[in-house]
Amino acid sequence: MKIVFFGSSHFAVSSLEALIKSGYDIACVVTQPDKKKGRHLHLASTCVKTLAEAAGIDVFQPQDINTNDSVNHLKAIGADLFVIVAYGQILSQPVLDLPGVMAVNIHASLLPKYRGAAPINWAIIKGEEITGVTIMRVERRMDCGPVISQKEISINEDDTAISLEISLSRLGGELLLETVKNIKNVKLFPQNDLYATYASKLKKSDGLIDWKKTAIEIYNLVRGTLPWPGAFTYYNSKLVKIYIVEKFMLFDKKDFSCGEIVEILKDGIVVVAGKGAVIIKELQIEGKRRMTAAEFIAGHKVSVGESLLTKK
RNA sequence: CGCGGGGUGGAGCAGCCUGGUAGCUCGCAAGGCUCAUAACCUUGAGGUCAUGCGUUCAAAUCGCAUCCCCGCAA
Repeated sequence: MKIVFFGSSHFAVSSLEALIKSGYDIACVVTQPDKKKGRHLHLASTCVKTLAEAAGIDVFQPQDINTNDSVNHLKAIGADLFVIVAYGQILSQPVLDLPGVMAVNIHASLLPKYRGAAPINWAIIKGEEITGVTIMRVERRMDCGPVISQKEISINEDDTAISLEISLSRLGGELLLETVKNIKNVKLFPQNDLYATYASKLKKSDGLIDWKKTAIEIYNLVRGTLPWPGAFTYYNSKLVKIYIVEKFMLFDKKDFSCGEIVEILKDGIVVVAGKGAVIIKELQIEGKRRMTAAEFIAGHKVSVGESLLTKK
């Protein structure tokens, strides 16, 4: 069984690793081209590329996977199976028709729920208690192909999008091995579009905290938007990222407005939400490093009655 | 050469513009108060003000250069 692996982000690494460790014949790894990234826009390659090179596998990084040149390059490999995990480009039908058996995709949700680019983030933001990974046959419509296998996992109270991505990534790797084993005669279960929901790619603005929302919603937003864009608010005209909060539900807010600081603890700042309050435990002001609330309080003259705002 | 913020006792910050005694909150140590305490009061230790060069009678502060950290953007 000759496999071509398509992947770019961290989520793909575990799956590729699993395939390598199990001794599958990976003829080529396709990943996004190196891009200028980071503080001084230096060239950076994807983590998948790093792993592939370490394992001595050929790497293919087309700007556009659907051009004739790209298709011919893939065709020449003569693969039986395409495994696509968080690749970052949409494959056209000519590409999908190349593998002898089929093209499969690992998606980080229990399809048909949370189709789209950011299923892990949105599952947490929406307060889901269970999510999982799905392997399906790839079809032209995004994340709509028939399901081959699925595995559930519960979302813990203290999970963030980062920790959940790691868990799901591992789970995806396990499920991939089980699925690939008898990929030639699997059953396909069509998705029911009636139950489909969409998890669009996060925008910076998705991380903006609306203090009128409930403490639980804000708590979920903080956990779900990591590592990017992160939940943020504004204090003294500066952007403040909020990394860790605790829910603080028992709170009578009648005399306060949403976003108002009502109490300063030794190691936390209590802020009123639409329902309940949250305690900020770890934060970061623009230009400064991430710090605990205790550190922040020590150096900034935070006082009760000040407010966190939704804009500068 | 993408834009910007910053490096000041152990931590987080002020002071810099308008050079002239090293400041604040916390932590730490000792003592006191207290049934008691992470609370409160008193005292104390701890700093080449990132590095180098320059300007000046005098530089944390002004100028030039270097190193390091971080946010945004992507």
